[in-house]
Amino acid sequence: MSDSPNDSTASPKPMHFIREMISEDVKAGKNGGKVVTRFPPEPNGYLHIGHAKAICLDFGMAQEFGGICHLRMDDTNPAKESVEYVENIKKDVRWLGWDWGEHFFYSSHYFERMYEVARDLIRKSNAYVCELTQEEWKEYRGAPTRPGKESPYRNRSVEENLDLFARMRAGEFPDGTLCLRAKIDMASPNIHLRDPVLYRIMRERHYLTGDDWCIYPMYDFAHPLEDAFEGITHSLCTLEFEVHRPLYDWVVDHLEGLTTRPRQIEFARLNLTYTVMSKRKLLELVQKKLVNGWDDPRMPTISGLRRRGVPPEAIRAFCEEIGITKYESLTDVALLEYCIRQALNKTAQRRMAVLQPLPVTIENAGDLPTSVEATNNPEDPSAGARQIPFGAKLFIERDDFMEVPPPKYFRLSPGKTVRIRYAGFLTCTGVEKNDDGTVSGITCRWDPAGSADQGQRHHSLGARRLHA
RNA sequence: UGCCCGAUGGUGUAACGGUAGCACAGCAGAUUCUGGAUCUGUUUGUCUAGGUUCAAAUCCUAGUCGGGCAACCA
Repeated sequence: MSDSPNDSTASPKPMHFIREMISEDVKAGKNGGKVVTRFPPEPNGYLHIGHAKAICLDFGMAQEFGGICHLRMDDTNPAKESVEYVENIKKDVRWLGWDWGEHFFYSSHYFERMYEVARDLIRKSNAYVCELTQEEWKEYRGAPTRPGKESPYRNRSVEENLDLFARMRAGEFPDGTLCLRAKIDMASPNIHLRDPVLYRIMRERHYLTGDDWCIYPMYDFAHPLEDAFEGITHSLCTLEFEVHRPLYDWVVDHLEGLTTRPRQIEFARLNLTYTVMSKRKLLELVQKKLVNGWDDPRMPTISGLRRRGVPPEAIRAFCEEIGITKYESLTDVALLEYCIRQALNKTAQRRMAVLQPLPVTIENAGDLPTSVEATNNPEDPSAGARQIPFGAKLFIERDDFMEVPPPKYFRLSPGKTVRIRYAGFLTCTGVEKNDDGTVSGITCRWDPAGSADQGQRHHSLGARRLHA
């Protein structure tokens, strides 16, 4: 991270509930006063503006409280993941201005350790191998309004469970047959506590572990373990995981020898008007070639925004501006655009272009300079200046001339004088027309120092046509 | 129908029992050199009903509305 942690003299940031919770934990000396967060994307797509909110929160909180933030690839489902995604996620996080230092991890690197934790759960009769088919399970699971019933395989002996689990790993059973379940409470009003699946059989080549495994841990089992293994103190995630928290805590509670106690805190994800934010739909746009890849400038991805010319500080400012709450909201894209303009105004070099050219012929061409000096950025003197060509044949925007001007029209019309940027004044002296009566060009007299009529002035010029 | 979460102007948020503030958007002006910029001004709000209190956006109760949860996805 580029800056030292904020102290109390730094610009005060609004006190959202997460900042408050962490602050209290630190004050109370929880986890030795340390703050360790993590950003844990699944490498199954590119990061988008919604992820930026999470990234800025995860890394931002760590920075503010003098802690660290891990970057972790949550790659427990090999069916959808790839190195391409891993590399681009790293690139995007770095581009946004965050630094994970040495703390880059893969969930898949913990597979062996997770397997041992699972065996431990079995030994303590907290997990069992279940042979119910997925169809049968639907029946056993019950419904939100109706309790479930216990699996007939729920009370096998520890030995039998250990043996079956080992054979699952060894590849003795077909995909989707047996699974390992936590033994919790089939009558719980929270469905996630009704003996959730911990491991499933899936023969799928993992982009890192290859064919080493044919069983993979489920998110609800893997995530708390990853957090615990890495010493995460504050595990920030989005609202839809709120009902998973009791299960997260259950897993953490069944771990031994923990020095830090990870805590899951949920916040509302970002929704933007007129913006598709679901990874699934973005993937579809890419696969159906409706866009030119993940970094198409029309995409709301970080890489798309980057290609569009959006500076990272604009995205960070935006994430700071939207705040953190616990209720779903729909943010107006206008706020993003405002943040982008704000950032660009300070850094972007200015150029002029004429979109709908109207030829201008200058009568007193003998006095003309061949070029004029233009400021590169009025808000940043260090950006310097540039010479732009000038001459007797110019173009102005068609909209900037009207033969018969309406009231309060402050641009060019016959007899009026207007300032042209960086290059003196033009007074319209004549109009040239096509056979059909449309204006084909105008003639003007040029004056380097005159004054414009009323407050009027205008506009850009192009001594030659440029094709952008 | 069960459980969990939430509700402040058009939008995003602040106010932590004591004057409802800020930003975006909108509107109206200003501006002889960014007219999609800048500056000034301005409209609009505590979901409802009870209760506690000298005092409620804030605490309590009920209701209403919205979101989430029944993947061997994350």
